[in-house]
Amino acid sequence: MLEKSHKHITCSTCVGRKNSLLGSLCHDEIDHVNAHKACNYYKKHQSLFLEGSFPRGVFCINEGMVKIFQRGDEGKEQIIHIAKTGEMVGFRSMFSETPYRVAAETLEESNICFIGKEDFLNMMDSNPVLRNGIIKELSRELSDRADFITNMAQKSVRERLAFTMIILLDIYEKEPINLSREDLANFVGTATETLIRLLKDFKEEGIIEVHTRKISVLNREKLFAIAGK
Amino acid sequence: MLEKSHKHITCSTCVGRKNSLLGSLCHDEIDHVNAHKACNYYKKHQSLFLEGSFPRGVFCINEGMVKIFQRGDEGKEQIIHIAKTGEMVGFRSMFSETPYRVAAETLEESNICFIGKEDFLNMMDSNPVLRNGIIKELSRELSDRADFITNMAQKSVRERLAFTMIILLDIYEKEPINLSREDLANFVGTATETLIRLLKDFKEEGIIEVHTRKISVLNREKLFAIAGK
DNA sequence: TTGAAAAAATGACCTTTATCATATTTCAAA
DNA sequence: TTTGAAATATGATAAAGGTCATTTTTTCAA
Repeated sequence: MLEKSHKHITCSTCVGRKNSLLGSLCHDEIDHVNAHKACNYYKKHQSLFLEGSFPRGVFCINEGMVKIFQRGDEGKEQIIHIAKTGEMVGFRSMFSETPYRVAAETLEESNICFIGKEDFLNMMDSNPVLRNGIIKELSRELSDRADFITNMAQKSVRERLAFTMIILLDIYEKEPINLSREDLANFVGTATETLIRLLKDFKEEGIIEVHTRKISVLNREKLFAIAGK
Repeated sequence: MLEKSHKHITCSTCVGRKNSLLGSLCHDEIDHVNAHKACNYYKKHQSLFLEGSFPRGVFCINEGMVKIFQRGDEGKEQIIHIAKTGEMVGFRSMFSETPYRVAAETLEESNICFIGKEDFLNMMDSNPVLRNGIIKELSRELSDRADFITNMAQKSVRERLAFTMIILLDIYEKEPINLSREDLANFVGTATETLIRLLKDFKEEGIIEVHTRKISVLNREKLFAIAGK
């Protein structure tokens, strides 16, 4: 259980920050951010921002997990990305100065800080390491999304499920994957029923183990083989 | 017909540059680029770079059209983007300092200039307008790719074809769309045969007009309606 | 602890779209 | 102009996966 009170999270001791885009900040910069940011506790399924709204800053995940998704025509969600501890969320649309085209919502209870647009852009102007880190990150994500598109276009749902589970292994690390069947289907890009049937196949093939909603991967190699990597 | 000799294209008078990311360059910068870049004539179906190779700089399209694509497992291409006059190609992987994950190839004869990595990165360091333009561009493309993914996941091939033709309208402007059926299928993310059948439907519905390989859109509104925009 | 609602699971069915085979047209080189 | 190859087109068929209906399980609040 996370601390539910709105107590301040100190940037200088934030575990997530070390390996994040803000890892390059000097003492002064950290102190400045620390003084100007806002900290918030989010419960499960709480929204950070909605499609169509205007970015006012960036979110730093101190602890927790956030899904980034788009709602299609019939309201069906397509999950584009799952961000976790140490990641920053919401800066893409901020740069392009357009309304969000994706929405963000916690998948579990989370502590998330918020840095205002002005502060963040000023930091970027004065800190080349941060700046280059962001450009690198944006470029990396563009490549990932190209892969995502090609997968979506050319692979079967079974292959895509394997691919998605590999991504989720990276996100959940040692923990079992803990996503609703619907979210999982919306990440893979399929119907929930189809997803459930495929999970059953994977279970029968000894690739995964399921405890109610939690999924543990028993055989990574098979997963890679199916995903075609 | 384009000039086939390898004659130098002068940046200061380049029509494409005006509205491009390099539009912000001052005289000195333009002169520097102009002195250090290489100009090349590419014929149709010539490769700019391949997946797996390392970026050595960026390509500026002075005149022509380039497809950016990935090859899936069975060699089937997925077109991610089509770049035209004034656009820059190949800087994403350059920033992330990783091998290209996409390939680039001309769709028609083109004049394309090349700016070395060093030169380009130096310019970025000293020119905040260029830098911000690039960040903005990367962010904009990330949003576009999120849309692309959601479309791919949730829409029928017919809807996606309409969506793709809207994008192509923007690219070809007044000109009729001039892509092989295979490239078109690889952009929509479908089999060539399926694409051909759908084109026939569109033709019968009076949405498009076809002269051998050239496609003219007669009814934009219907296209938008089908794409669900 | 229980009851209602949400989530997960299963079955039947049907549509979409891929695949394979083959025919026809277009294009470019000889 | 001819001719062979590539591109386009069409038909038949099959498989993948979506949809809808229904059941079972899980969750959570009263």
